Amino acid sequence: MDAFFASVELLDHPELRGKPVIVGGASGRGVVTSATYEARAYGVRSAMSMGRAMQLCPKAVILPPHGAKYSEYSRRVMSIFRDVTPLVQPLSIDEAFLDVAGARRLLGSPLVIARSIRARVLSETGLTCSIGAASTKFVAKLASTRSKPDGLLVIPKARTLDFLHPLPVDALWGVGKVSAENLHRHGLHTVRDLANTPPDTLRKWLGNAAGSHLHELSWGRDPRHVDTRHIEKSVGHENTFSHDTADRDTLRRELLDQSERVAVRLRRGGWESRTISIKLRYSDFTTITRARTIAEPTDVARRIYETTTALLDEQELGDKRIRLIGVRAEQLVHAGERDSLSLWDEADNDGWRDAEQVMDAATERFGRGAILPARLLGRRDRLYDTKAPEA
DNA sequence: TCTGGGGTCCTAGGACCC
DNA sequence: TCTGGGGTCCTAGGACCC
Repeated sequence: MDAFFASVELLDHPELRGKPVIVGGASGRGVVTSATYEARAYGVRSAMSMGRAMQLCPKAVILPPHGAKYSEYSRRVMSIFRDVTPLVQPLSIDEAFLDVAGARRLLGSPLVIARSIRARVLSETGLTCSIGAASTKFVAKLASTRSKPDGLLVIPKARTLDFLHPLPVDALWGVGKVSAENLHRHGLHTVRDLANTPPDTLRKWLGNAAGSHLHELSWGRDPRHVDTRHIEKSVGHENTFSHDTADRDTLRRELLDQSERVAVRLRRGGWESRTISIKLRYSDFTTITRARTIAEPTDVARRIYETTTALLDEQELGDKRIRLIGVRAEQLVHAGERDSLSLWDEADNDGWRDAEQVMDAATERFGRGAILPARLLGRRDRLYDTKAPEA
């Protein structure tokens, strides 16, 4: 979607169309979350502090964000995508990958499909979007970026390298400020430069994973498929204070509130969490995280709160003040997985003695041939702590 | 008017296990 | 005879994305 949040706001404020409009926190510590192209013409960018944005474009209209409204429009747009193909992978609230390989016979070429999606999105939501089409996900993503706003760009497979090689390195998905500066220092500026550098050298400069990955991308190779399954890894909530604080009661109150929000979202998703962490950002912007893995997964606010306050209490503040505090629940376990964890507890109660019997119980519970993450059956502490240690 | 809030992925060291 | 090789799990920090 083009300037998504700002575009949605314009639907409710048609009189602002054509003017520089910024969506973001208007208060002292707000940042820009979205800006119309009229505002971007002044240099306003996402994530910029509102102060800086106002310096660049003093006459911009600033609107507060309305998250629920954006989610609703997101849902409508994604549902249009799912009419085209079931192979939809939402990447964020306002963009998605569609695998249309199987839809070509029915719906036409990628160009035709893209045109019809853009027309439907516009007529059904009043919003414009941009589409890139290519033979790999990352080239499609780059193409959509290059076609913005309200554009469409198809990169035929045979033209992939012609498109890719002249681009600056930081156009690549995964190359941000730090990696770009790193590459510039070594004299690399374009994707072509990247392609002509041995992967070993890139690995040395950027780390193993990033080095290999970027070299592959520079030759247009990307094995990632459109993946419709989405597995949540963590759930968190954080908040920047309007004024830095060192008051532990204030910090604990915030942890309580955030723990409750996180717990509600865990329960809504049917998850429990094994690792709870807090995040602290000090006045000087240095940021630390502290985590604790608990004995039993939980979705209970009280447990999360106890863990986070313990972590906070272990932190020596000295004369430092806190700018931001946050709570995150990681190592999420689904209800079914939690059941399999409890197999071990039952094993104790029922006098089961060894792994074989637990496997039998698992088979009974989940069916023969069921595939479970190994860690769920691999609680070796229990295996060796049972009443018959030789087992 | 300095720098939000939601996330994912990678690295690296250390404890621990067989 | 200064001590292997295969792993997992946990913690902390940081780059990156929207």
